[in-house]
Amino acid sequence: MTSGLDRVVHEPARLRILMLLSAVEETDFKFLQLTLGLTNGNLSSHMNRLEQAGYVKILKGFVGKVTQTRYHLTEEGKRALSVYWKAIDEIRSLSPHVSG
Amino acid sequence: MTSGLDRVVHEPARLRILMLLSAVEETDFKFLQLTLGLTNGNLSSHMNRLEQAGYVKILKGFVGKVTQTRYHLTEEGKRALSVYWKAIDEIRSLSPHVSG
DNA sequence: TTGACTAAGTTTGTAGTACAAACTGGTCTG
DNA sequence: CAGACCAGTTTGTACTACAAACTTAGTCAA
Repeated sequence: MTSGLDRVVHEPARLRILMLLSAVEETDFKFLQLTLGLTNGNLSSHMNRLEQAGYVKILKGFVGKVTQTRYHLTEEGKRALSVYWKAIDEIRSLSPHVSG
Repeated sequence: MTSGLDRVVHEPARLRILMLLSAVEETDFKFLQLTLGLTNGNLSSHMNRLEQAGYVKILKGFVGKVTQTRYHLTEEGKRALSVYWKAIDEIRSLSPHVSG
């Protein structure tokens, strides 16, 4: 009856973040920002949301003397992605025609 | 750089509405409501949004003496769906691993 | 006919949220 | 030290999905 789409994952910026993370397993703030073209503030809040959901682990450290924040996709995050794509496929199959 | 996901289409309720419409071409308020399990108000505003976007045509008429509202997917709506699924595929291909 | 009830939507109010602008805490340069 | 620059965070706002309340019209009962 309902869509079954996890809103945390469904948000376009976060979906792209998660897909990138699922490809590289771990990365840092700057890479995500440049790759996805998000503003600092926007990216920061999305990452917090993902952490709260348990989909991402935030790792704060240093490169030399400069702080660096790294992100790691959790198992729960991987599962959430997998579930998400299944839900998308289900919706997509509502119509045999479109899809191209 | 950006996600390329049309927000009008991306909203889960509307995505399901559009997919249903793309399967049946035309339908009425009650059918959509029962099939998708949305409240009157919610469905009504989604349909207005879809009309404003030009994706759906709203046709008001009667069945006997009772008003009935029918909805018709426009060509523009079909195109929007097609574009949407392409954008989804692009995001999905960001990671070769997941997707299952 | 008048009042209660139902049908088919629409309008309104609110809670939640994506986003960018402004800020913070630190380093580096002259 | 002053000021520029990094790497991110916090704050304010404009938008919007949703359900509750309302509207408009028909049907039945007495």
